[in-house]
Amino acid sequence: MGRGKTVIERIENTTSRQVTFSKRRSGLFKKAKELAILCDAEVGLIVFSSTGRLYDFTNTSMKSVIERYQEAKDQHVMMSATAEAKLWQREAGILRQQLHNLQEHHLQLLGQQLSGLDVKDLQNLENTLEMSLSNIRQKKDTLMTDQIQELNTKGSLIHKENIELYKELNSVTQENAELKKKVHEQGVNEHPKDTAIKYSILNVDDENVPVNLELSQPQNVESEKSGTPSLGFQL
Amino acid sequence: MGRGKTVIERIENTTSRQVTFSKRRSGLFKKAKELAILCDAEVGLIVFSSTGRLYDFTNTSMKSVIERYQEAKDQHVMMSATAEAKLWQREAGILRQQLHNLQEHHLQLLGQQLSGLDVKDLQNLENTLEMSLSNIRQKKDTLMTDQIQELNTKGSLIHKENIELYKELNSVTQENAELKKKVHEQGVNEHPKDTAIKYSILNVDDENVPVNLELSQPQNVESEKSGTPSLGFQL
DNA sequence: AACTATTTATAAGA
DNA sequence: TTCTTATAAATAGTT
Repeated sequence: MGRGKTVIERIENTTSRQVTFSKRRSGLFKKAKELAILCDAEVGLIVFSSTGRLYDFTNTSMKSVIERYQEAKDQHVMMSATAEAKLWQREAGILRQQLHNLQEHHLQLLGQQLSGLDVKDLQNLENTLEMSLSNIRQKKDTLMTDQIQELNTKGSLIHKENIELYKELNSVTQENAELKKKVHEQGVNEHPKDTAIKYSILNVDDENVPVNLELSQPQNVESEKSGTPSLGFQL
Repeated sequence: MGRGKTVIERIENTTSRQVTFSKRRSGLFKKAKELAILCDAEVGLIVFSSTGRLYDFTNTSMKSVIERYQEAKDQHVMMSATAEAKLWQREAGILRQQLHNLQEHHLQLLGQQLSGLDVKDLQNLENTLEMSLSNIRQKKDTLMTDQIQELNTKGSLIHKENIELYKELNSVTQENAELKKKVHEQGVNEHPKDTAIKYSILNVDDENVPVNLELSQPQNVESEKSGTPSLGFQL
């Protein structure tokens, strides 16, 4: 119906497609309304345009239409979905129970909610905690010992470096003095002295870790040939 | 369109209504299909005839259309079983996560799976456990003190009872002796002596509880007038 | 279910 | 977008 016969296939021209959509959509919705009224039918119509816009019509309510549809058509699907829901519900119940039990035990382990326990239970708890404490302290000791070892190694390295720097400083200072002397002898004094040499001392500021910088012989130290070994290290 | 103009109102004649329904329904569905194809739209059409029969069309899937519709309307009109299943599934997921987290912490509290913790973490754990241990020991002490108190009270009661029994025993034995003497004097000796009197000492057999049965003065003891006070008690 | 007179929808153009 | 209009399509009433 129109100036020419139309073949039913996707309209490629976007503008044309949108115009046609608008026209035909209103026609479709009009027809749907008419059917519902004329024939006393329950009608639900949902349309999404290619741009994603929603258009819908129903002479009753979409909820009613959808529920009636599912009841009439998807009974088996719905059943399986219900079964699935029940399954997940049970899963959630089991998990909730497990969580509850664990929480109770956990609180007891934290020394709370101890009512209901007898001396034997408490003794068991105590033993468990003592073993746990022992484990944790052992682990902590290991960690701290390792850190101390590391600090010692690094401290030793830095100490060595320090010595080298002192030597260098000495030789440069001496050279400087000799140069100054020479310059003075020649009577040419254009630049005042600015030979104050600053260097920063390594600053370890973690108050929690007992730092032991005793000069033990470094272990696992490869001889570094690079001119400037890195000074920075973090704990 | 037809031999005469039709007003849009419910067709009262049943046959006529059903015929019109059939014709217009096919027209409506044809238009819906054409719209979907021509304009690249997502279309869902549900019709229930006045006799309750279901007719439906969608160029994609009704599930998709309905879900998209609900999302667009942002209303969960129908709590479908699928939606419910999803809800429970999410609930289970959350619970599972909580359980996992608690388990991890729990194991750490038990001194296991400590890798990944630094010295500070371990120190915190240690402090927590020490506080916990302190709580538990306090609770245990209270319990045991109470038990000791109870045992003392009962022991004292029994001791008193014992003294009474000794007295009674003495008097009865004495009476017995006198009676025997009398009988002997009368020269009638038909029954040999069987006056050995046995009584059992209270037996406390819980090896874990330090039982203190020192004879403190009993507290809260009502004077018992009944002939035989009960001896048994359990911990 | 088929026919067809007539109404209605709409494609193309303005 | 809306209006116009020629024409295709739908369908009411009939057979």
